[in-house]
Amino acid sequence: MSIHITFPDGSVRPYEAGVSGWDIAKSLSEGLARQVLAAKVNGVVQDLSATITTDATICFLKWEDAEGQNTFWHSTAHLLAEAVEALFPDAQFWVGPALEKGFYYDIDLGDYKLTEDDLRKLEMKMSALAKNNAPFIRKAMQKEEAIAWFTEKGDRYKLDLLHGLEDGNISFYTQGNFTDLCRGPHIPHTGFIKAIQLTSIAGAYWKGDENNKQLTRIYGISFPAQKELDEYLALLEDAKKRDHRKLGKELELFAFSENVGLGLPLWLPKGAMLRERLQQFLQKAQMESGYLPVITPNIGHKNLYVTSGHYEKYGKDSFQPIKTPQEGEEFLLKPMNCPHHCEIYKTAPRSYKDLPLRLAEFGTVYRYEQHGELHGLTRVRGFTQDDAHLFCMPEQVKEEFKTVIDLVLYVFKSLGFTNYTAQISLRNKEDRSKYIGSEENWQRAEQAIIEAAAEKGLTTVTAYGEAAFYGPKLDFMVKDAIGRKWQLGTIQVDYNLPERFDLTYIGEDNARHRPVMIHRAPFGSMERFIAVLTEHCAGKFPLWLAPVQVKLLPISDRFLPYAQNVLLQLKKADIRVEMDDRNEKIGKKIRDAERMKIPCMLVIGEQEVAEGKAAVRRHGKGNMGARSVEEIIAGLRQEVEENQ
RNA sequence: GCCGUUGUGGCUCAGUGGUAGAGCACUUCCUUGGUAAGGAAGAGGUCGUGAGUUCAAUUCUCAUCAACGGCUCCA
Repeated sequence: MSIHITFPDGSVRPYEAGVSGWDIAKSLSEGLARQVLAAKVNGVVQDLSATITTDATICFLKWEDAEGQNTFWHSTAHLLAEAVEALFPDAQFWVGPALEKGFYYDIDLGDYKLTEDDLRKLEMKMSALAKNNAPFIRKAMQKEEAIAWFTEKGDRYKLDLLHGLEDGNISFYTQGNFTDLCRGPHIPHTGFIKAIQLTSIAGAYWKGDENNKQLTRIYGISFPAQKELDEYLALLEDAKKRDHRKLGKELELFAFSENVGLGLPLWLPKGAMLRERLQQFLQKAQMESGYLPVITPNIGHKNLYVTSGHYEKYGKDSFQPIKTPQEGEEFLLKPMNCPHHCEIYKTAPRSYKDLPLRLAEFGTVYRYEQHGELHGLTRVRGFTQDDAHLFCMPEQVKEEFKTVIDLVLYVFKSLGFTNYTAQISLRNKEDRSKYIGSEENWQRAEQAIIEAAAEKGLTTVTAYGEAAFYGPKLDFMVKDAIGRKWQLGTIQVDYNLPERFDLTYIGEDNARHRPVMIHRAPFGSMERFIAVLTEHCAGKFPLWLAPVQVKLLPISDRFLPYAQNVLLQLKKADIRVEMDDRNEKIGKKIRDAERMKIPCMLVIGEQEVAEGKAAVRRHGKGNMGARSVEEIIAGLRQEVEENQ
């Protein structure tokens, strides 16, 4: 019997039923057959050796395809397991999936502690095994048979895995001496794997539960050619240079001190300047959108958080209350601004005419983060939220929510973030024990978010289990230099706190009604935002944000008096300017200013003094020629206004 | 909190069972130099902290603290 295979370009060719993907690839070209890793048949990725019995569309996956890489790395994980089993016969295996970049395998090595040396040995073993060109052979198995196989092997992890699988849907893969329970698919044989690097060892709780045993996780990456591994390593090097922790030190933005405490950043003058520019930028936008600034204290009575529900939820695992010496009254370091803002709402009777009431505060909060979680400025124990709470009538929620989306997108656009993900964070589907509030309110809130996002045309992903304990969120996620994802902006609908604080407003009908609260923070936290922004622009902040916008570079101290004069003029024009009056050559001064990524340098020498000018040099661009000081000021001002 | 790695002057890093070195930065002097490092001299560290082994520890062992890579967590 003959079947019709449709190719991506739309062409159709006849084949015998039962033909394999590989046969088809070979029929097209030998070159293709040498490169192809897997086949996507009717949209499903499968082994090349799998046969095709009916009409189908086919697409060959090569290294260049994301799904091809995925398969490649998954197969490498099996190769790793084979090497581990060869070197550590008692090892028991859990799972070994592919990642966005690379793969890992979780392994129980008993009490053995894996070392870096072991990784090198494993790499060598893997390379040796790969050279055997061992095919990945699939074998379907009955559940009973599979259980018997692993029981005999004494493999409790795989048995656990098996129990969750449906009979009739179980397959094994064997390459060389290693057989693993696996859904597949895999690349044709190990010979494709030419370059391997095992990158790190880590502990990982079995099934991600910290009550379970910790397995040894081996991370690695592999490529079809050494050249590509080298390129990848070079890319990693480059990413390291953008790391905000490194740049923060180099550009003197922030620092940490053990004497101050873990996760408590110290903002240095340059970092503080940057942060203030950002705050002013947002404050301006918020004033235009009808926000009202408020200020609340850094501590609050424990009862405030008992009322809000935060105490019950986080009290034990957070900084413990501080007490007044006489009365023994308990106060908490402010972990959230919302309860304070609720109290501000309650200071006066509110009419529907007052709503929406938008209270904004750059509020500094303190949260006890686990030691191992602290990370530069992205995860700290004291940070400042660009927080605001919008109190509105239920019928205003969606409109208000949409306005906030606009604000967040405006912020992102102004700062050059184009590569973000909008994530609708909803409750965990199975486990609802950690959430508070009525089912009805949750559904209304979820509905409001989903609709608002859709009406704004946002492309969103939905993440279950990522909601806050009191309500669903719309989170804006951005990746850092090393590819880690961070939540920046967030918008949350909250029906819960207004109830807990018994917030009301008088409606048109002269009756009391319950307002709805929207929490929102476009930056999220100033700390995290600046971290991600720093990595995003590799420390080259735009002129309007740069802590030092202009550096004056007099060629010799003969020109200092003139340069002093220029310095004064620029300062009077509100330009953030410094002068390098060191006894150094101009080349050295330029080098240092360039390394500090200062956007604009003004070189002043004999020529400039004579003409009443300064020679403009822009960061990374070189000499732009001499201009009068007035002209320079006007140009800088214009650039600041245009880009802000 | 858990697993693993690391911890040497302000920064980046070398090094040794017999109480330490380089480059940059810093200070002083010389130099007054035109678009990414001018020269010389000098100062600066009880080698994260505590205990143990040893005649002797920065070097070995243990503990502890912190940073880093993960896991778990994240109002």
